[in-house]
Amino acid sequence: MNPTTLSALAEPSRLHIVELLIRQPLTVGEIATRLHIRQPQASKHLRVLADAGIIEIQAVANRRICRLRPEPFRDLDDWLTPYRRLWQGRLDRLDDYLQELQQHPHPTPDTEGEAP
Amino acid sequence: MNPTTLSALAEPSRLHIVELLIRQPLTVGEIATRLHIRQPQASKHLRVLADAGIIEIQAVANRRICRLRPEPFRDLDDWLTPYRRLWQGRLDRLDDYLQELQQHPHPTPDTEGEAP
DNA sequence: CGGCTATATTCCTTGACTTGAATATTCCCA
DNA sequence: TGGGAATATTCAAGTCAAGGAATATAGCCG
Repeated sequence: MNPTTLSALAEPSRLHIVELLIRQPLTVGEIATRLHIRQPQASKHLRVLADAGIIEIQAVANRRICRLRPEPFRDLDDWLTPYRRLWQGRLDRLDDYLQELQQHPHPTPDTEGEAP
Repeated sequence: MNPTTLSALAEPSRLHIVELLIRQPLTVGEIATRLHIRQPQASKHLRVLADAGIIEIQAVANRRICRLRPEPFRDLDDWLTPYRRLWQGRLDRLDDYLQELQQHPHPTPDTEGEAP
């Protein structure tokens, strides 16, 4: 999973923009109006979203029409796959792990004896 | 969708931690070792993850065992629902929108005449 | 109790991000 | 070509998160 995607979505205004764009593509000005932010801010947020590959901006005459790109959302969906077992089926392997921990005081460290 | 969840996951070390915890719960020390970071950093990142509800920390003797909580992942999965149409089925309503735009110069603004 | 292990917390510094205001750029149209 | 609308960019300032180092806390064991 790409941290850039997540950090782009982590900003409230940008998350709001993305949710607005579900219904339909919008121009920069429309987005600024609906979010009650000023146009330069909207442009900046849209640039971050575009750089992250979350939206694409199509120039049409004077305006720029912004719409969602599928890839990052599909990536997110794929990334979620191994986590779905958390709520579908068994809980977690915590119990197994606790037993393992009691038997072996060193529970399979990755890099031992690093720097004392 | 909660921006806190996203911003917690947006940090590379924390994303790494979460991916480590898919397989099994781990202690703070194990996480620090595997990520090649120092223990205080690990503790701080884990605190952020715990505050965001992404992990839970169970005290067992001297150690703290960290494991994933299902809720934020399920929330993410639910949040993704309306975006799945982006790659499943029709592209986007861009064409419709463009026609609409040509017919009406004011494309349904939200709050008009705000500040002079 | 004394010491050791595991973890948490604090303080500080640095760098990134967000915003506002002002300005530059681009493009259509009369 | 000139004006105006839509959008982008720059600059300065304030805020916040991340890392490092040192230290504090907590629990186990001999």
